[in-house]
Amino acid sequence: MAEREQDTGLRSRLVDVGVELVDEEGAGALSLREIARRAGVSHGAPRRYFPTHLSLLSAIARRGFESLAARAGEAIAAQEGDPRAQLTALARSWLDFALTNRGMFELMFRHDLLESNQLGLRETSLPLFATLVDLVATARPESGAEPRIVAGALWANLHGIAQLWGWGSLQLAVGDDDPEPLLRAALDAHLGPEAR
Amino acid sequence: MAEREQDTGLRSRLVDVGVELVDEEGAGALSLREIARRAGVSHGAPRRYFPTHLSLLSAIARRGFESLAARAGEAIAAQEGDPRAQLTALARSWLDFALTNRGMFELMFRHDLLESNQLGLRETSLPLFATLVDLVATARPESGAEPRIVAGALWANLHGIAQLWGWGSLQLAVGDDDPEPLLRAALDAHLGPEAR
DNA sequence: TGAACGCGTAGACAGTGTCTACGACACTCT
DNA sequence: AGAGTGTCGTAGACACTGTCTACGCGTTCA
Repeated sequence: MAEREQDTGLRSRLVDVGVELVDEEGAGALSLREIARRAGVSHGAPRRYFPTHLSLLSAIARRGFESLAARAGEAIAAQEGDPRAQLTALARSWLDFALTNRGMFELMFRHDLLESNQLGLRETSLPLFATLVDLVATARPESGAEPRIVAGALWANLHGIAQLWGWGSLQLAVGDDDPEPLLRAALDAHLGPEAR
Repeated sequence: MAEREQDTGLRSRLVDVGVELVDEEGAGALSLREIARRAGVSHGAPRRYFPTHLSLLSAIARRGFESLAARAGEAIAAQEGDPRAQLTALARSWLDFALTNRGMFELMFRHDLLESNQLGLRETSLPLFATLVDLVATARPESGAEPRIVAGALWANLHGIAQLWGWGSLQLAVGDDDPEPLLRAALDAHLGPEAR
């Protein structure tokens, strides 16, 4: 009588339910009690594994960071050897993630809902940022600018596009269809126009 | 016996209190009942002027947008005649606002807390964005890129830097001291290196 | 067999946003 | 002048939230 796929322990089931829920209903729907309800347990049960609401939300968000890091890694690996193409792929996968998993993306950067505010930034974002710095350094070796600075600015640009596009603040600038021109503009700006 | 400066009506007093509160305690402290408490009225009183919690928060956020637009306008006006310097001033005032009024900045871009999600974007951001497009167009007339696209990308970059720096995600890239290099990098990237 | 313990239940508590009925007050109209 | 009519704020209820606590049920170990 396996109603749910498998009882892999309540801890991970709560996180699973949270991931489902945030996709369906957004970050605002992630109440402790609603998650417990959907997991089929009482409202006090999560407390055994997650001492506070924030810790549960943080565990859910960590799934998002892992997923994003995985996608970005694949995108980079698929363009092996061409740093510029790798950067483009990284940017595209980031933006794609933000627009596809809106609820999760919202949660991941709602620092008031996450604890210690460096659960994913220090663990998954930091190596990702390091590879970004490397790619920037090799993609434009001639430039005198520090790769760390360029990478940081590009990172922020990417994030800003994802965020603003996600809630419709940039559509009036570009037209409603496609954020791709913005993405290309950002890459060209920070990396120099594409060599062809 | 004027305990508070002047009774200019409860409506505006609620917004005043909200602006104070968000500066002191952050966006999370802006509960309807706490605002009413600080204004010295019962928890049901705000409902006469703001039908919902979101509408009150939106009125508070509007103050922030007005303030930001005013600062940006002054910054631009102070550099009359030099588009590039105007853009730099605009960018600096934006970042400065975000880092000085952290609570307000947080509220202004918490779209889940604001109603109709275009209270300030359509009313104050849109003309500001229009002038940004103009400045970009005149600051780099030689470039073939569409000014709307460049302005949108720069806008997003600015916002991303403000956001990420605000919660400490970029300090590891640049060092803890100053976001200025990031800002200069973004401007140089989107507008071309500064002519000197 | 009996004790200990992991694990989830259930109720309480303070806090929230929203809704409703109710008063105090001022102002107008005949 | 007196009655009626609005405006404006109060106060209580309701459902919901996160956290805390005491309580059981079941298994496991000695």
